[in-house]
Amino acid sequence: MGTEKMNTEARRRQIAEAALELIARQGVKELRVAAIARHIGLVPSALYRHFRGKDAVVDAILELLRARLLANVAAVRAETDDPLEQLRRLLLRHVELICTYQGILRLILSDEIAGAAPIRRRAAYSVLQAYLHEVAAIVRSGQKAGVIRHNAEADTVAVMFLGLIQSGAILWHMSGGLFGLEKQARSGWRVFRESIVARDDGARRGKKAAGRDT
Amino acid sequence: MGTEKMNTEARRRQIAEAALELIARQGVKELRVAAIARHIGLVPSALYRHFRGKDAVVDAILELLRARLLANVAAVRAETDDPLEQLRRLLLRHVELICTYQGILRLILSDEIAGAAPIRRRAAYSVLQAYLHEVAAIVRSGQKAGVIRHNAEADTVAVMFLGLIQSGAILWHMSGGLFGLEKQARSGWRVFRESIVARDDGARRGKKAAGRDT
DNA sequence: TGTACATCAGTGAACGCGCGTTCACTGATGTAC
DNA sequence: TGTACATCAGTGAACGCGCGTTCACTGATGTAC
Repeated sequence: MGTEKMNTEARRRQIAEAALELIARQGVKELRVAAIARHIGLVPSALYRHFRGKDAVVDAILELLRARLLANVAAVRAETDDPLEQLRRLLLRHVELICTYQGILRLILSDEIAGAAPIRRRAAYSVLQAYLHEVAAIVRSGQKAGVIRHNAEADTVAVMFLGLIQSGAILWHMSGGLFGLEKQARSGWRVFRESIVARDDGARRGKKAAGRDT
Repeated sequence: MGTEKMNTEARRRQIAEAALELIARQGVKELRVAAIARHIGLVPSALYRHFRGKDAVVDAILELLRARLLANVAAVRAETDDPLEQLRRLLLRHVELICTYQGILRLILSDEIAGAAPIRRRAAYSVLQAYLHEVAAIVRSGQKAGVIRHNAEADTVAVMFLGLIQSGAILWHMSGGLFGLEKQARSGWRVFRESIVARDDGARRGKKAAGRDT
């Protein structure tokens, strides 16, 4: 109807963002090409002028997600130099991201991605890996600075870090917001911190205790 | 055809188990009433003799899952009396469960459950909560026995425990089995253990350090 | 112990809905001369 | 600067597929007399 034309590049961005917002507000189930199109005042078929198909839109969402995750890392790096504090802030930002875009976790595990062709899964995997890589880098910088234990393997810690809110996020999601995600994040952080912080105020016990039950 | 009759109770169990196995082997996408029925030599419509619809089958799967999770708890309790060792073994069993029934995690976050009516989500939530409740009980018994720190809140620790493999499981899933889940579980456990173990071999530092950044 | 009837699991055809995708078109925008 | 043509975003109708579900039926199993 009265929809004015836009060049493809601008539309692509607009469509991807609309799709992400749709997921955020309504969940994966509502991610239909008809819904996406309607959301920006287009007719479903118009979407095919800019994307090969629904799959391509999902790819665009993944890229948006990658950008958001890495932006969080960049932000906490700018805010403080203390690696432990960087991790703590990143955790809170991550929780906020998950709360805002509830459904993102579901998208990643949905048929659109996890149940799709290997190429698609690889794309999602690479996004997660890029994020983990940055987290691990923070951990390593903490080890270098002597505030994080050396015997806590950085990659392992990064995955744990991710898991710290992931299970909470799922519970939060299932409970319909009842489960106190932010509280879990805060108290989880305290416990987590304890597991990686360097104990320079005592004997070098960390190493011995950690190797005890391999 | 030559399919012999069975009473409903037996069929119900058979159908639920077939559905679970289907998810295990092929993922949520393959969870179609046609596929389930074919898997046990029935015609799709026959399934409606025993279940009100597909939703009811999903409910049955959830119950099966609850049983498997609680069975793991019971098993580790029988194997050892040491709470820390119980947790470690439970973790390994959990990893095994997830590897065997890959797709269970996806089922929980799929449209069939997470995207469904609140009643359905509550059912899944209650399964997870029951499991978490048992894990927290183990943690508390560890605190009572003095092998787990008292200032690590049991419920928080339980959620962390769940998250310890959950993020790993997702990575494992996305990478198509490439990501070393069991290795992650083992090294993750070492770090996690460090965060909850009571430090009776030094001063009572744990309390002070943990409260530092609330 | 045999006959008659009710119950109930299994069948197969068909329906219907949701949804992604296609296609011939229209009308606006930008460009060459 | 105006005209003619190519390009391209947006339209709406229609298609087609997958899949859950319904329904009238058949034939076996179990039970009452």
